[in-house]
Amino acid sequence: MEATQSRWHRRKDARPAEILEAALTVFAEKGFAAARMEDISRRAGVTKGTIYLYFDSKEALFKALIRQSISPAIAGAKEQVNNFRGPAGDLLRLVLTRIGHFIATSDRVVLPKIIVAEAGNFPELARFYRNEIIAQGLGLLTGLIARGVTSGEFRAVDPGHVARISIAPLLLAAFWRTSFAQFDDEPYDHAGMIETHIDLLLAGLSAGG
Amino acid sequence: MEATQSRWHRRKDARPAEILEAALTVFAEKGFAAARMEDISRRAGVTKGTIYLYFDSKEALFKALIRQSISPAIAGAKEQVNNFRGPAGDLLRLVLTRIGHFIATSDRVVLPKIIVAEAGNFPELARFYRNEIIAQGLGLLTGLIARGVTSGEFRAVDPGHVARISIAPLLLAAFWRTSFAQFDDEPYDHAGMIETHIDLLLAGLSAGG
Amino acid sequence: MEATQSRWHRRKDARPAEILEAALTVFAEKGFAAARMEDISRRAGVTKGTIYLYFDSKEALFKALIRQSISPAIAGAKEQVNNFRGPAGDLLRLVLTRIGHFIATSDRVVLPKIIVAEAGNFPELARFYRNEIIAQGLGLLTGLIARGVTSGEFRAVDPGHVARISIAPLLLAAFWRTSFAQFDDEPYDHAGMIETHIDLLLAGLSAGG
Amino acid sequence: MEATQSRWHRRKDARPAEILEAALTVFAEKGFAAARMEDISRRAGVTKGTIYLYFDSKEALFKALIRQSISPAIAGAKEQVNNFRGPAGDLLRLVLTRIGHFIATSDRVVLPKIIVAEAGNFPELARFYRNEIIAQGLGLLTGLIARGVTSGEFRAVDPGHVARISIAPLLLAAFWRTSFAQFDDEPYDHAGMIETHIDLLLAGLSAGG
DNA sequence: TATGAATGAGTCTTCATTCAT
DNA sequence: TATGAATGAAGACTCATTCAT
Repeated sequence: MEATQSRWHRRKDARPAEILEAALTVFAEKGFAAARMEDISRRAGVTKGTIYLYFDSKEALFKALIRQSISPAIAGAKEQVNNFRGPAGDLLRLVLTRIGHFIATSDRVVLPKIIVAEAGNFPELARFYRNEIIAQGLGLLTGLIARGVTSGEFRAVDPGHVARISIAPLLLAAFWRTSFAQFDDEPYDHAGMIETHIDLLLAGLSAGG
Repeated sequence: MEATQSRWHRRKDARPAEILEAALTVFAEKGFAAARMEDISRRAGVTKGTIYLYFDSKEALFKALIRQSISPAIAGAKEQVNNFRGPAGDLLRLVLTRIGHFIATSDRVVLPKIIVAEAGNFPELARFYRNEIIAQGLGLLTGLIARGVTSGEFRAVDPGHVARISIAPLLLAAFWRTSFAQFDDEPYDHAGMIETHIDLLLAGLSAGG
Repeated sequence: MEATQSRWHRRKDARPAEILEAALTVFAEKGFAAARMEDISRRAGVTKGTIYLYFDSKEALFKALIRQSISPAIAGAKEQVNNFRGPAGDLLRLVLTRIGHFIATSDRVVLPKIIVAEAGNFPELARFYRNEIIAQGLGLLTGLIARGVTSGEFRAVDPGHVARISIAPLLLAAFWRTSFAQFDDEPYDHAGMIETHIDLLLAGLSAGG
Repeated sequence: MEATQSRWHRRKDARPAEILEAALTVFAEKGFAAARMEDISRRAGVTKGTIYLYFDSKEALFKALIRQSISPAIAGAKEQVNNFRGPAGDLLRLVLTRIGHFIATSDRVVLPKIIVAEAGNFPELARFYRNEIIAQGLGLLTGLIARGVTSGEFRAVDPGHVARISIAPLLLAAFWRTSFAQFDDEPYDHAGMIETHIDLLLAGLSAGG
């Protein structure tokens, strides 16, 4: 009796997260318009009506998904960057490796694809994502690289450009995993690619280059 | 254009291309599901029914769009690569600059976004794109880099990985243009970023690195 | 030159009949609503627009078809009945055999099916058919049978009822030919059935019965 | 009926039958193509969408209608025939009277018309109807008549032919009721016609004829 | 809190009809 | 007279949303 009740209660509290989890998967696979509320609800183990107890509409569900799915990773990286004492090159390697691991393993990897795909239909969401998430992430990397340039560890490059260059192969891996990986005969070695990328990047950045 | 006074244009030959052009824009902006045939037809300067004189269905229109929008750029690059005599580094710079120019100026730049967004709903199209277009493009770059490695001009890197690393910032620029550029206060200098990318990449690849 | 012109002219005169002929077939097969003007035009060897040179609309074409497709057979039968001198039984046999032959061979046999099927959508046409064609046909038979009753050759039956009974198996054959005959493993012997029908009917009608 | 105050009836069990009933009426009046789903739904007291909760498509609804509308009458007649002990003539009179009553009173009487009208558009349904329903019905009558012939009660006729002759006036009455009866100034006496038919038929069949 | 039958606005698609050629 | 590209009204069907239970 007690157990059942407590499970019931836990359930009630967990519902929104379960629904968002299901929504992430379905939106990633179908896109916003083609995703059916029925699909999401079934995947979340509830019925259609239940979703509306927690979210006002399909659009509200989508927006909640985007808004809640972001900060943690960024926050962690930010902390790592701020606390690090040592060469900028080592830190860059650390950060990129960490993001690469995230992209290789997390199911949040589908978010960039969702955002890009729906930027036209949800411009305010795209703007939010661009101005909050992307700006933060790029800002972090840009600062890191600027630090290396200032210290003379890196050549005199544009830190903003290099921030994007640094992240590009990782994002490519994310898109690949969410769009084309299903057709790979054998899984592509994203980790190896990212390692190569970091090596090349740091070699290219090194002052003596 | 001159016959605007009448509704009866009679443009059988030009119609399909006009419709595909309109479809490219609308599908890129809305995605497949959210695009309305009426929007496409209006943009093409015809009415709904006219599209169906040339394409069997919305899906057929979409597939035709993907299938016809591809080869030319690849073909041009392939020719360039095969005809080039000189250092692999120079050729790599040439090819990437060329693709960068294409991405900065062509309206075909939206295609990758469309494909990625609809990979879940049109897997056979994603497979086709992956196996034909992407495989060709990556193959071209991979061969080019392998040539540089073999000749000793480049360090001993995995050419497949480096091919992806080379193209990643360009694709990132394409996604940015089609998704977030509308929110830039001032246009981002993609060309400068790409130049920086090429410089870093070649520096990183150079045997002495 | 001359031949071509004359053929052209003959063509022009023949168009309406050709179109009606095609319409008869298509309407019979598909029904009014499911019949496409394009199908009719193609079968008639012209294009869609041409039909509208001769008929105002699909509905006008349909009505013209019904109205022109009727009288000849009835007129012939009427003449036969009026000119016949001899026992009513012989005449009845003659008339039913003649109609049976018509049903077995003419492509006009599809008309009853068309009328019955579209009675709900074209009530004024159904009324016209009922009041003109059917009334005439039944009137002819009714008179014939009444003659036999009056003369004492037939038993005292209701001539109106017997008129319908006489014609029923022939109509059944018509419906069968236009709806189910395509599924017969071997063609059903409608002629034999009609002969049996006439024999039974006359035996039943004969005064001594 | 009592819960008319609300739109939310919740009648899952009754719905399919209600919809089929409405479909029978509308399809009979308009034919398949001209029948609008909205008409059917309105007549069933629901909205368009509700039909699709129970039937996949207009075509599926139509087919379900045909397939479920059939056996009962046949089954009843079959039982009657098999259980009867007595002269074949009496049994024939009984069966035809029974079918005549059905035709005069049941709203299922429209089915033959629907089938005949749509045989061209739904050949597999026409084949099904022909091979199952009609074959059974004719088989029943054929057997009955053959029994009478064998016993010497009837003349040596072809039982298959006579089965069709027996049923023809009844079908004619069915077609009349569903197509032309609306234009009758006074209702035609189908029952009297059928009685006359039976009398004539049995008189014609009687061995001494 | 959860259900799922019912709703109805929104879209794709068809095809009778028009009219410049 | 004949063509057939183009039109646009009409109708099948989907699915986000509601609400009685």
